[in-house]
Amino acid sequence: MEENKYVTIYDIAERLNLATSTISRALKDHHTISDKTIKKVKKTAEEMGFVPNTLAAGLRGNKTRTIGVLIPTVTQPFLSSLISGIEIAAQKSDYTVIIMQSHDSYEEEVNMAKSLYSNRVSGVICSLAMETSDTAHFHQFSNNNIPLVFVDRVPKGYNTFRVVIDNYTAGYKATKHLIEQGCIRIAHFSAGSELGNLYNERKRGYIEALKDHNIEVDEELIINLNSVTYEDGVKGSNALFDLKPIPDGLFAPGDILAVSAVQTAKKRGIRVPEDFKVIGFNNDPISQIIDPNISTITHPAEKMGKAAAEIIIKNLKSSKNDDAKEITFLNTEVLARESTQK
Amino acid sequence: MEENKYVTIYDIAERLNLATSTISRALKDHHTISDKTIKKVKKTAEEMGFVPNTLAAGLRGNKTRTIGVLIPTVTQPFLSSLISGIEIAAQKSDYTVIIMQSHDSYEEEVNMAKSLYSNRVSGVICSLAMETSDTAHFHQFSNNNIPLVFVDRVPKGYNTFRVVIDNYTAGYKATKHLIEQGCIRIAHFSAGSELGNLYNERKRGYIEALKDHNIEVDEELIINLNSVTYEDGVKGSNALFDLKPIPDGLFAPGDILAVSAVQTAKKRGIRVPEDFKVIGFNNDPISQIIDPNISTITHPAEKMGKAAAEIIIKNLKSSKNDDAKEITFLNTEVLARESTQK
DNA sequence: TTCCTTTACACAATCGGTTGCAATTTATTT
DNA sequence: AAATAAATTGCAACCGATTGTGTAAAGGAA
Repeated sequence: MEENKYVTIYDIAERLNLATSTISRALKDHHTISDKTIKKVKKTAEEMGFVPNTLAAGLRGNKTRTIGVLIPTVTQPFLSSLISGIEIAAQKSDYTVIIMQSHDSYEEEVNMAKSLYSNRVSGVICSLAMETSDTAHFHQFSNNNIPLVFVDRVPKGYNTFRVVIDNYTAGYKATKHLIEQGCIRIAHFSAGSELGNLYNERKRGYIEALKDHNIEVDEELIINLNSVTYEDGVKGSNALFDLKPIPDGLFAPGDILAVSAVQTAKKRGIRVPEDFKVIGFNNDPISQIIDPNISTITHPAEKMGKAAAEIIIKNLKSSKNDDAKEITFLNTEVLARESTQK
Repeated sequence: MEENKYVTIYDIAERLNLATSTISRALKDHHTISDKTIKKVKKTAEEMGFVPNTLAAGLRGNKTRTIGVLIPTVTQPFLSSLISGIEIAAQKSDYTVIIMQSHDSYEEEVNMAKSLYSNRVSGVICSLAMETSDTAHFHQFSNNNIPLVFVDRVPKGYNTFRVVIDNYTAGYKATKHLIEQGCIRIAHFSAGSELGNLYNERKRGYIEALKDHNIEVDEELIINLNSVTYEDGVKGSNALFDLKPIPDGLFAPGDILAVSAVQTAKKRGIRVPEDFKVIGFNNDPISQIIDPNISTITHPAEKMGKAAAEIIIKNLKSSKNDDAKEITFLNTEVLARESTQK
């Protein structure tokens, strides 16, 4: 009960009159150690409350079995699901996950990248901060052969692994769904362009879908938001509902925005989906709770996390440094719910 | 661009013809090193792209400036806000945060505690897993003088730091609010008792408030849920609405439960708040978005995180091992919104 | 019995900062 | 100028696990 000191393999070695090398090998079932010794060592280690010092092992071997995750925030449902997926894959292969939040700040992202590097993580999974517009701070990983996987919000023109959805196609599908439900005057919220230009892609899909269905693109119906928050969503929605006539559909590239549109519509006496149909993006929990619940595009967050972690683990195993970093595309689907019902 | 090797203080020392000890000290502005040397060393370090190896420093000094956070999940709004608070405080004092999720599993909690210990974290902040009913796996921290702070869901009868709200008082306040709004037949959702018995406390507050206002406690109105999920909330709500007469108020010890009650009520044609008033707990984002928006009890998540981290940092600084571990109580308030309007 | 192959374990260097103490240089005092 | 104090910097051990290499003992074949 009153130990107050870390137990090391030296302590075990002394107790058993063995060399530390034997202890170390015995603990990991090395084939040159006899079963009898292995059993004895493990038992003693257990008794003495031995817990290996990860730092020492990491320092010596220069590998920590740790995956660093650098994301804007853990509070977004999409990102917490992403983490969940990463953890599942990591745990399976006995990796530890360490999470850092950039809070969408470039400066913090730079610092945390350095911190991860300083901690000698074995691999890095990152979704870029909104502010980030250059990726120099990631070169330290690439240069040192540390697998780097970008997820969701990925940089352009940087040869690393990427796990993404096809935002263009997803935007296309969402818009097409609205058209199929009878909309002909479809609005869209777009968001400031940044390095990981997923909103631009969704917008591109929206425009293409309109064109393919012979609907003229009306710039008036494309509202550029400063951020994808509820507040800005309300502003955008009010702008839409001030138009005459109001649009009969909206593709919001985020569920929070879709929610804000639904609520604003309600407040102004506009019926959803009768007068105004809405489709969101992400399949956030809230989209199924709100009334009417909201059609959306699935965003396979957990799968993406799993895929990203697996890429890292795979690359760590076979340390072949093949220079072609693949891009993994995951599928999205339309989830038709009440908010787009005919 | 093509380095492919970690730069160490040895490399800097060689380049400048100085001893590694001088480099090490210069980099942290040790007073025995001249300003000239410090400047020179820092400049060279920068040029060479030196990043200190945290593992080596941690191994030698047996302190890592890392706070381990062990919580059920990052997806709950309360917990992600908690993390946010921890990070703010940690960053201020230049600590790194590493987050692990127990997913409310006892087994995982035990493993991750070991992992944190193995990583030689400087301190630990923990909110217990639902399943956890003994705390032996935390003794390794207490025994080795590693500050341990429990937050929100804390164990009983274990002398460690604790940061909590007064769940009893909060439950009392919530119930009292319903009474003041005219309710006389007030239901309550309670949840399985576990080690960190916050639901029991809230229930105790509920009962006391009723008694103090001369309302008889009706066991029929206290529904014991298996979990605090939306699904179980729906089940509980239906059970309530099957009663004759239905209750006129509900104190749900979680906003998700409150939301489920509101939705279920709507579906059954019961008007909120006219026929049925609801107050939740936590002030989750969803509580303000749902229609009608839901009265709730604030849960100062970020403050709690900040307080917890500060306790650790303070204790690490002054390594006085005072045996009395204080309990920090943070305040809660009723947030009256539409769902409890008269 | 002798030689060779396994089997089982020990030795010691290593990873990269940190730090107590010694050593050297420079500044100050008498 | 000599002596003492102060300012700098170097030396080397240390943290704890890992691993290539060396060695002794045990088993088998000739």
